[in-house]
Amino acid sequence: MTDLTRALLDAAADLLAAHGSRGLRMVDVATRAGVSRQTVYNEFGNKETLVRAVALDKTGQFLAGVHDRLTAAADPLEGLRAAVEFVLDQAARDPLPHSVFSGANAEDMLPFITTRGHEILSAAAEVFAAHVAAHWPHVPEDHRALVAQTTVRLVVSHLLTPSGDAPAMVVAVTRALLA
Amino acid sequence: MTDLTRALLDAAADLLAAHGSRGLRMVDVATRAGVSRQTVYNEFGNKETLVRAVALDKTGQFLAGVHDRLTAAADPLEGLRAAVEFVLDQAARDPLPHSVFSGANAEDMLPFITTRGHEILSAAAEVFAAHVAAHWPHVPEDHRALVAQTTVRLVVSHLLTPSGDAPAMVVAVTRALLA
DNA sequence: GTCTTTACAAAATCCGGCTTTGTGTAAAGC
DNA sequence: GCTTTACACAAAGCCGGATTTTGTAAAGAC
Repeated sequence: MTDLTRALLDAAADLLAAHGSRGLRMVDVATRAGVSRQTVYNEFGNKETLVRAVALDKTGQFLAGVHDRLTAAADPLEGLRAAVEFVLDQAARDPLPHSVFSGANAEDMLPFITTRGHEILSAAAEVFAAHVAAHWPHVPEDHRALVAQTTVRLVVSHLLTPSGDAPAMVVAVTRALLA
Repeated sequence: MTDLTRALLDAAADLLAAHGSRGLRMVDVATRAGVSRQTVYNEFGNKETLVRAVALDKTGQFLAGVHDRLTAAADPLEGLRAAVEFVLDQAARDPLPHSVFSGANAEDMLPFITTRGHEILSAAAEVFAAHVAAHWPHVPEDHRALVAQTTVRLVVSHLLTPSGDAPAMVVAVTRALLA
């Protein structure tokens, strides 16, 4: 990824968080990134593609962070706990996800993780499935898929409607599934 | 509940499914229920209250159906499977939930089970927690709450983003948690 | 007593037409 | 590879007035 692409994605993400996808203007993205409007069109053909690219990029950032936490910890379940905590924490801190989950920009961005959420869901499940495969090699492949998908679904559920100590709950469920 | 209230809730539910909460007109609710507009105002003070009453009523119908399936089956896990199947099935059949989950009317109704979904979530969890308490008396209270909430969250997750055999997956997870 | 009819003020929505803004494409230049 | 300039077209905003809808109230009917 070029520096330009990076700058455009970041600019678009900020503006998206502030004004929603409806109020996003290409010229503002260009100005904020310090380039001309046409450069934005050279990079992403149109607005819809740009918005989708931002969503994909943000997802990638989350999954990278998750992967880091999963592999950094000595105990694999502690790694999961740290990863879940990271996701919840980041979703509250990062302006774009926060604007979505707080309901401010929910109307046009929620579908990305609910209705049209299959891509994100399966991408996240794949990351965690690899972690399971690495540390619980005795778990058969189909059960591994069930565990991974369940864990991801629970995390997303806690993003949408938080309650109590989410990391602890998710870890408790995942541990039980792996026992 | 009086027959009138019932008729008004049904009429409003139909119109809500067809036109969304934005396009719902009180006079149409009245006409469809065969009463005057003022009767609607006598029953529910305003539109917002009416819409919320419909959501609450629909939730009640779901929970009643769930309760029936849970208690009807001989095997408690089979009861759960039937209940989950009922929820998924009904959500696809009943016009109002279907219009929400299919994305047609998602924008203004989705928050009822995502952002502002705590009431529905905890009500559903309570129903299932009672089932757990009845059939797995050895499970301690705090773990019972975890199992119930997890099961409900998974079902809601499958409502929003379906994948594979949801009832089987939910039952597999719940069984593992109760083992 | 419950529902209907009628009436009414205030707010929201709709409209037609006009203006402004924003999108998307293209070509020439540095 | 990015910028500047230019342009056609679509979308969105504005506006003043008509219309609809909401919410409240009182009087009447079954």
